[in-house]
Amino acid sequence: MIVINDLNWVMSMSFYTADSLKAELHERGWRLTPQREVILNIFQNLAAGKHLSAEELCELLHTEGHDISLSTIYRTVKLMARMGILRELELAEDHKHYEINQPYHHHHHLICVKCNQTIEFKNESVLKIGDKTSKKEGYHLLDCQLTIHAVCPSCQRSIVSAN
Amino acid sequence: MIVINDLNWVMSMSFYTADSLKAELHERGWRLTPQREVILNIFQNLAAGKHLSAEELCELLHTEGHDISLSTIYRTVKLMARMGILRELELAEDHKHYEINQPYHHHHHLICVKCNQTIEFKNESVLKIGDKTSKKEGYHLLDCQLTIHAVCPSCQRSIVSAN
DNA sequence: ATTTTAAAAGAGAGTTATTCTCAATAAGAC
DNA sequence: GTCTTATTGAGAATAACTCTCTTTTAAAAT
Ligand SMILES: [Zn+2]
Ligand SMILES: [Zn+2]
Ligand SMILES: [Zn+2]
Ligand SMILES: [Zn+2]
Repeated sequence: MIVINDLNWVMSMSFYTADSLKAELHERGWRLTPQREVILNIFQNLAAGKHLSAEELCELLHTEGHDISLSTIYRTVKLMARMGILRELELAEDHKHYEINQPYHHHHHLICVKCNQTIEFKNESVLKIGDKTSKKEGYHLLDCQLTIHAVCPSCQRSIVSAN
Repeated sequence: MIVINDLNWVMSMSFYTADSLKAELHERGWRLTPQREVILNIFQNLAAGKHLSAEELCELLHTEGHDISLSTIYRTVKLMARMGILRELELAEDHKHYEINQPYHHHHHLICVKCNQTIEFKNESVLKIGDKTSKKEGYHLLDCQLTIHAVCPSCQRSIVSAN
């Protein structure tokens, strides 16, 4: 496990195996299914900084020979986000993206509000703020994201209509 | 104008009047309409920390005697968000909220992923990180939001089904 | 192993926030 | 006042996501 600073949130973000996933699911009276295991594996093996929408995940699963229904995909990513295994990202588009929630991959997003081009960046102090704030309120921290809305250099030059 | 630290982003976040809005619109070849002026006024006069969805804004406008169509409302808040006048918030529900984008009101959100209860908090260093990051990439900063996803104390006690 | 039970998957219908289309209107330039 | 074209309003269209219900199956009980 990778430890950054002294945040015990980071300590709890372990690398998930089928067994540890199973244990966490059972803790809540839920079950480990082949679908959940496959989806977890996809996210574990995704390149750093890569995120998937539900549709993209469905296609990727299909190319790897796993036919998991869209219903199950939507349910599973939502479930894993609520467990703190995945991060649910709002990248200023009309749909959500998901990525694994682990210290090594933890980063933030700078988004152009006009063309949606996204740049990822790391910042350690964001973690500290999130940890301190949630602790203070008695919340159990799952994820914290700094999202910067801005206009990229090329969009600063272009003028488009208001509609 | 309120100045926090030495961020020139904050310097550019002025209090909008009908005239300054008109000037910024004209700069881009757009027009100041009564609808846009009324909507700006609503957000200027909103209590600190209050945010509105498109539907809520529509109702509020109606009670004040302004019948502005939902189409125009959606277009206007999106426009003002892209201009940096409003902040577009994703509060983990199925719709967006908007609030004025001014230093005095600037804050962040701690959201329970289970019940969506939201706590607002302020943090000055987030502004600095957003300013530094966007500057470095040549982006023109509009807004930066720290969103913390967590489980609130009461939801930590309840166990619900996965579906 | 076999049975039992309820969680989960799959299929497809349903929901709804948001966007799109287009005719009518009006802001702003001259 | 006239002209140009951005904007409005009404409603249709879109599409991400959720819900419903039947079937399947994980995993506990026997
Ligand atoms: Zn990312
Ligand atoms: Zn851009
Ligand atoms: Zn707020
Ligand atoms: Zn809660």
